Amino acid sequence: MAKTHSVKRGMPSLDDVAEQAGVSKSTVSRILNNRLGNGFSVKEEVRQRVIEVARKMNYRPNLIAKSLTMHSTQMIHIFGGSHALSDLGNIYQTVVNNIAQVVDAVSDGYDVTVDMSRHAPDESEMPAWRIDGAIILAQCTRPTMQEIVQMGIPYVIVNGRCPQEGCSVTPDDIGGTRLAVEHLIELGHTRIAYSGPLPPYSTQTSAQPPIRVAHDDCGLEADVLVSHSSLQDRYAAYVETMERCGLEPIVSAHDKTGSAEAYLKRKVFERGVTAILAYGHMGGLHLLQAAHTLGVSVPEQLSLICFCDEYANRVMSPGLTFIDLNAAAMGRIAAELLLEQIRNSGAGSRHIVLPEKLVIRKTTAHPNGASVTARSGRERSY
Amino acid sequence: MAKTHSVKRGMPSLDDVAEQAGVSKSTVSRILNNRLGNGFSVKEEVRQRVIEVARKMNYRPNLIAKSLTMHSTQMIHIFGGSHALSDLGNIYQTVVNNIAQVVDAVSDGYDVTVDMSRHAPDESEMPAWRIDGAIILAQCTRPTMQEIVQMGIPYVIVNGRCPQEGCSVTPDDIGGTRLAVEHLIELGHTRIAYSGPLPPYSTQTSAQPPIRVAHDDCGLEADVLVSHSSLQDRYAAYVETMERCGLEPIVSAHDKTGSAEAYLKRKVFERGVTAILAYGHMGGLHLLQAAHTLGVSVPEQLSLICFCDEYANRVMSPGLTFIDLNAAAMGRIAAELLLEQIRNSGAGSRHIVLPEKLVIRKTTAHPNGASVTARSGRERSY
DNA sequence: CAGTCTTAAGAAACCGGTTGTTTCAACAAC
DNA sequence: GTTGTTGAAACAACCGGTTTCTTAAGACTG
Repeated sequence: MAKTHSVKRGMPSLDDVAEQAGVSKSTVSRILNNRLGNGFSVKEEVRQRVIEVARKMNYRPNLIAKSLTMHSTQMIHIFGGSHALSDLGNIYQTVVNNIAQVVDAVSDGYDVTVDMSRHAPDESEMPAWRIDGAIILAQCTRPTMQEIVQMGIPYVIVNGRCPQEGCSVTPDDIGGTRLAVEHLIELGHTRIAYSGPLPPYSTQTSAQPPIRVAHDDCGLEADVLVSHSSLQDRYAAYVETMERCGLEPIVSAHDKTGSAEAYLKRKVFERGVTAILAYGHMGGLHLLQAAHTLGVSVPEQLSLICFCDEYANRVMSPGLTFIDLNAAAMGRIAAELLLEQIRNSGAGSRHIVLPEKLVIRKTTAHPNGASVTARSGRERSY
Repeated sequence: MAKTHSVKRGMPSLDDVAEQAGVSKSTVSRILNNRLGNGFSVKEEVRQRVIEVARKMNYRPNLIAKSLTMHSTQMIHIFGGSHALSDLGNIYQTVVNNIAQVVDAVSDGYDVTVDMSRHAPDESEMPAWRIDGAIILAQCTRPTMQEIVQMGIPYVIVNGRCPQEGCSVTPDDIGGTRLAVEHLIELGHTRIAYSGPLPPYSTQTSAQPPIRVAHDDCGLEADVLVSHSSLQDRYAAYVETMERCGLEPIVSAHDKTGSAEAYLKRKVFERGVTAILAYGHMGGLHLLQAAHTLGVSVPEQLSLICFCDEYANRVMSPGLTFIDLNAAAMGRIAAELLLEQIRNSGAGSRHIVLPEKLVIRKTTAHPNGASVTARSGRERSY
C-alpha cells in the first residue's frame, strides 16, 4: 500500500475509487456507466464492490472531464437573460419557464441554464462548457452567433431576426398591431394614439444593439434593445393601418422625462385622443394608473390596449385589453424546435411566425362612454 | 506538409493553430495567454505570426479543456431558478438581477448563470462545468449541498436555512411581521386576519422540499416550497404578536378552491375583519381586486398589507402598503459576500439578517373609514 | 494436449488545453 | 577551446474522465 488515499481537498477521482477498490480506472468507469457487454464484462462480485466503494467515497464524476471526451454535455443554454429578464413582467420570463418545462418533460435529461451576465457587443457570450443547444432571446452578440454556427450547435432564436439557415420563432407584430388598431376603429375611435419608443432611425438615434439606460425612473437599470424589430414593426404597422383607414397617426417620441400623466394630458386633453395603443405592458399599466389618478375613466373616456403576454396580464393586471404575444407558445415551440434539431441534426431551418391574438377585456369600448358595445357581449364590472 | 488542415467540423484546436503557424502548441498557448517571461520567450516575429494565424482561423480556446486544468472557470452559478423564478412578481427576479449587476460591475470578469431545470430531491443539480461560486435561492437538493461543501466551493444562501459554516442572507420575517401587525393595531384595528399558506406541520401536511402544484388556476405550474421558513416565521410571528396584544388571531388554511372573493366574504362580512395581512404579493393583489369587485372600499372599509419586494410593488401595484423584503439589497449583499469569499477563501461564515421595512402607501388606514390618519401625513389620492 | 473461444480486466491513447522541464543554438567569459 | 549563460521553443506530464486495443486465464473442442 504505497499510496495512501490522499486527503486532498476536493472530490475523489476515478483513480481514487479504482485504487480503493483494487481495480483499474477503466473498469470503474465502465461499471459505473453500465457499459457492460460490447467486449467487456466483470464478475458480479467485483461490480458490487466497486459500486459500494464509489458510494462510500461519495464519488461523483467530474462532468468537465466527461464532457471533454464525450463532446456532449446534455446542456441547453439560453442567451440574453441580461437584457431579456432584467425588467419585470415582460414576455421572456414566460418564454424561459416554458422552455424549461418542455425540456424537463422529455426523458433525455437535458438541463437548462440561463446566462444573466452582460456582455460587450464584440465579446462572445459562449459559456465555458460545451452546450448541446442554444436558445437566443431576441439577440446575441455577433461573436456568439459566429461560434454557434461554426461549432454546429443547434439553435433557435426567439423573437428576433434570424439568419436564413437558422430556426426562429417570432410573433407577428404587424398582424397584431393591425388587429389592435382595427378593433379600436371598429369601436368607433378615430383619434387613436400610439405610445411607445419609436424605431431608432426615425429619431436620429444611431445606437446599435442593447444599450444600457435608466429604466423608468426607479433606479434599476435595464438593457433595452434599441433596435429590436418590434419597435419598427409595431410603429410601422400602426401608421400604415391608420393611413389606410384615412386616419391621422398620432405619435410622439417616447418622452422619458414626462410621466404617463403628462402624456395623458398632452394627448387626451389637448389633442382629443380617445384611444391609446401602448407598446408594452408596463406602459399600458402606467397609463391606466395615470388615468385613474387624473380622473379619466377607462374605458368610458379612454380606451387602452397594449401588447402583452397573456400570463403576465392575467397575473398582474386582469382587465387590460391586450394583444397576446403568446409567450408561452413561443417558449414551447422554441424548445420543441431545438430538441428536434438536436435529435436529428439534419433538421432544416424553420422560421415560425406566431399569430398574435386580440384579447378583449375591460379597457376598450365605444368612445364617448357607451357602456357596452353591441358586438361583444362581455360583462363589465367596473 | 503531410497533414493538411483537416476540414473537420467544429472549432480549430490549439494543435491546428500550432501546425499552421509551424510551432508547438505550448508556444501558441503561452503566446495567446500572454504567459511570457518566467522561463519562456518568443521572437516578436513569431508572436505576431501566431496571433495572426489564430485570428485568421477564428480560434477560440475550448474552455472545457481549459477549466479542466485551470480548476477555475470564472463562473458563478445560481441554483434554484426553477422554483424561484417560475412565477411572476416574486422577489427572486430582483435578487438575481442584482446579483448579476454586482458581479458584472467588478472587474474580475465573472459570469453569472442560472439553473432553470427541475431536479429530483435526491439528484445533484451541479452543472457540467466547474463553478467558482454558488448562490442558492431558498434551497437546493441535498446532494447539491454536499457537493458544494465537499468541493470547497464558496456559496451564499439567499432567503433559506443555512448550515452553520456557510454564508447566508435572509430577511427578518419575524420582525417584519411584527411591524405589519403593530402598524395595523396602532391604526386601531382589532380584527386582523392573516391570509396565506399555513406552515406544513400545522395542517398535517408532511410534504418535504419543493413539490409541484398547480399554480393559481392559470394552467402554469410552479414549484412551491412547502416548507420554507417564511411560512413558519410569518405565521408564528403573527400569532405571537396578536396574542401579546390581547387580540384573537384569525387564520384559516389557505383554501385553494375558494377564490379571494370567497375569502373576503367569509372574513370581512361574516367575521368582522377590518384588516388583512397577506403572505405574498400576489395574494395581496388578488384580495385588492376582489375587494374592488365586491365593492369593499380599501382602505376605508378594509386595510390591506402584504409582504413584497419594493421594486415589484412599485412596478406592479403602486399603492399597496407592504412589508419590504428588500430583495435588491439581498441580491447585492449575497453577491458581495460571495465575491469576498472567492477572493480570500479564508473568509469565515456569516449569516446576515436583513431588517424588513414597513412602507406605507394607500391601502391601510383607520378602521371605519377615517380618511387620513393623524400620525402619518401621507397623501391619499384615492 | 494443442488450439480456439470466452470471460475478465488492465494498459494506453485520446479529448484540448496549461505548465514544468529539457533541448539546442548562439554568444560571452575564462 | 571549453565552459557558462541566455534566449527561443519544443517536449512531455497532467487534468479526469471514455474508449479502443490488448492480454491473461480458464473453458471448451477436436
